[in-house]
Amino acid sequence: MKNNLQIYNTLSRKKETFEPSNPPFVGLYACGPTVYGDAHLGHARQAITFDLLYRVLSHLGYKVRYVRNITDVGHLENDADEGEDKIGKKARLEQLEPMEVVQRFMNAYHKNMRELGVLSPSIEPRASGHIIEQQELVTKIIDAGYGYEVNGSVYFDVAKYSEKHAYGKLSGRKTDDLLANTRNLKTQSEKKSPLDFALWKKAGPEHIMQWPSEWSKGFPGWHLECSAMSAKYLGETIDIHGGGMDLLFPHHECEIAQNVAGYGKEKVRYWMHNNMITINGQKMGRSLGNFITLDQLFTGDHQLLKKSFDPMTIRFFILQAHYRSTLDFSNDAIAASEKGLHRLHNAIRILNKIEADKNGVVNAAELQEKCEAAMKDDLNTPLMISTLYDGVRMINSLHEKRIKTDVENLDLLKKIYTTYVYDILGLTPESSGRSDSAITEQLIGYVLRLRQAAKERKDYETSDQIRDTLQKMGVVIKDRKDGFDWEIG
RNA sequence: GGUCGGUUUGCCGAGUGGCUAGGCGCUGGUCUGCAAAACCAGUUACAGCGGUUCGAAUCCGCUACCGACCUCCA
Repeated sequence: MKNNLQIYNTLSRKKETFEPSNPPFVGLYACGPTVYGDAHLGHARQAITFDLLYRVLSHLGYKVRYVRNITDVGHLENDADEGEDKIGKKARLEQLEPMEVVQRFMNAYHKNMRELGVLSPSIEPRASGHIIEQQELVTKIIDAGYGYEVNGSVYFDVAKYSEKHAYGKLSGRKTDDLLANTRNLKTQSEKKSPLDFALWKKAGPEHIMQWPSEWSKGFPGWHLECSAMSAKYLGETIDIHGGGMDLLFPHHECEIAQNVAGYGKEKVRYWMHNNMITINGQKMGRSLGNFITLDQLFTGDHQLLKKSFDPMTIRFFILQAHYRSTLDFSNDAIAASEKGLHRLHNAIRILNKIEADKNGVVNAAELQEKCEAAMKDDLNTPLMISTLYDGVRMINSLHEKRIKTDVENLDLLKKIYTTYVYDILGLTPESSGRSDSAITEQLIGYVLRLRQAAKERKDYETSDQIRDTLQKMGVVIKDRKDGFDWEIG
């Protein structure tokens, strides 16, 4: 299968032609959220980026197994392997079971993803459900000589690993530099070196979530889950691994080390990283407290928001920038996307009303080629969208009969917009934004007031016509002495 | 401090050597009983300095500024 899909590989720092190891099958893994808070704009970008990739690969005919994990244990608060578990802390603060916290925010995450048109992954594994697999990997790493146990905790020996392997090759770091820049932790560390990271941590009494193991009652290190779960579901070497750029170091670097040490194989063939969303030029992040959650965007309930925005507007806003560029949030920028998206959808609506003419002149094939080329060039959605706007101008000109199209080109145009706007970009058609039933309610009330007015001026022809027409629609009118009532029966 | 990336027209944002990206805004126009909407057209910028080249936003060097990672973060 020759598709010429170019993707930027963080490992080589250049675009490469994508060739899966076992076509037509593709294994795709993307790091999902740690579910201890509401999803924000940054989570949306990560999810939409890899949703887009999933859709593109499927469009190109690949059979994709897309694994996106949920981190529900092992992700510590701060300072290398010394802090409190994020979810455990939230549970303690709110007096909930950790799994209640997980369930609540996982449900919220799923709801947000559905709203954004993000397809469900093929498999969505959770760290807490793969403790055995993670322990097995720890054992493998110890057996290979790259892990050591201290007081019931197990750490990865980065110095040992660096003798034969390049720790830091993904993020472009050298262990010497890392060592020179490591802060001296005040606390006495069990680790041989500050660069070493936890594979298994012995749980203190404050840790609610803990599991038995041959080393101690404890919990897995954060980096471990992605290594173990990706290997379980996608094999020891996977085609594409993605995530946010902020995970590059240390998370992905550690994943590589764990896999190479444990399985003796290179972990990932293509690494892909989406860039951050900024706000006032600064990264939007939980730790900086400058984030806007997706629910806040959808409701407008945030002091920085001038109005609410539809989920599809957010999706379009994100897709209007390339996934490897930073994207700056502002009310004006999203409002611009909102209007632009409306114009795009409007053109698609118009497209279905256009009639073909034998003497057509439009060239839809060129449009299609451009869209396909942009898509295959490292998912260049902004370029693809600009091409779709060239088509919008074409559609409007057809609508106003300034130019004509034959039936072949008309059909191709329809196919282009269905394929690229709906299937690939995942921008589902606009809804009115209000519930249909609310509008129906108001509409019937309005029509009946017109009928009432007709009756009052004794225009019974009109009033009877309205009554009969509504009755045929199933609306039963109940005239009363002082007005009217109705129901849909 | 180390590593990496960025600086594009009023705003957002593509673009790796010659050919107007695009969206929003703005200006003009078409349509319209009025208004709105819609549509069309115009709007030619690439941080600064130097270099390579017939030709640079695009390649090289220096300077300035901004950011990410180096501790949790999509």
